Amino acid sequence: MPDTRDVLFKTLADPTRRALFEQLCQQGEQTVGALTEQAGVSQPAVSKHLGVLKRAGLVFDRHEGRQTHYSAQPAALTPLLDWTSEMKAFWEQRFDALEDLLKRMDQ
Amino acid sequence: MPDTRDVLFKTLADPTRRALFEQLCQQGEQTVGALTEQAGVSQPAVSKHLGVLKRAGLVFDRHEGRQTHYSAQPAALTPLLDWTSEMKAFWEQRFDALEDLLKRMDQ
DNA sequence: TTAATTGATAACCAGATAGTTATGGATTTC
DNA sequence: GAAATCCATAACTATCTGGTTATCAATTAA
Repeated sequence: MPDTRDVLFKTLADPTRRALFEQLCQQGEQTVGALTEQAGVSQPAVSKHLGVLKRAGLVFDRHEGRQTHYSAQPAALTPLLDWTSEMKAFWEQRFDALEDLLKRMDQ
Repeated sequence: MPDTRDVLFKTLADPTRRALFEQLCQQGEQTVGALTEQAGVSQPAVSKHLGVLKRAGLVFDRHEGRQTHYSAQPAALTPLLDWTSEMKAFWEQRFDALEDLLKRMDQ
């Protein structure tokens, strides 16, 4: 899923959205109202951001009466971890190869 | 540096830019021309993306005659790893706290 | 049943962004 | 020295994006 990756990166690129996600990771389940108080933007803006986070799989929602409770799903961050590890691995692999080459040249 | 984080996320949010970085991680140092062949966009577009990557600390450049060689600096990904780990940690911490609570209630 | 609250959606707008072509400076090649 | 190559920058444009206000459906409270 390279598309999943793209969605994830794009979703987390916005600071307001990242702050909402951080809030949910730290404080646990929160209503839209509670999140709006903290967010510094209007309630519709918060709702839109939560929609984006939800489509990225980063949050869950749970309806209870007229309120909606959101909670974080940090497991969805895994592809991001994978990607960064992959990049570092590629780089180190080439580094090791170079080291080997130099070692052989040294003999 | 929360600002560093933001720059990092924003920089990697673009797929063309991410592809350039991946290319550099995998293949090592490359000239702008070589990168342009692979990129699927014009040379000026590639140059601009490389500029953004450079300002984010994700790549280095080295001038040699009329060519510019770029190389990846995957160590710059660290803040990203840190952030994701932090988020997972927050979440697990709350999870553990909940578990403790349930355990105490069970007695 | 009427009024108030909660959150989602619609419609709109300003600014950011990623692409393009044109061009120019620096270097190498002929 | 003239021509060609390499890359960066400038100028412009279309699209995306994040914000706003207005509104509406659903639920709860009076």
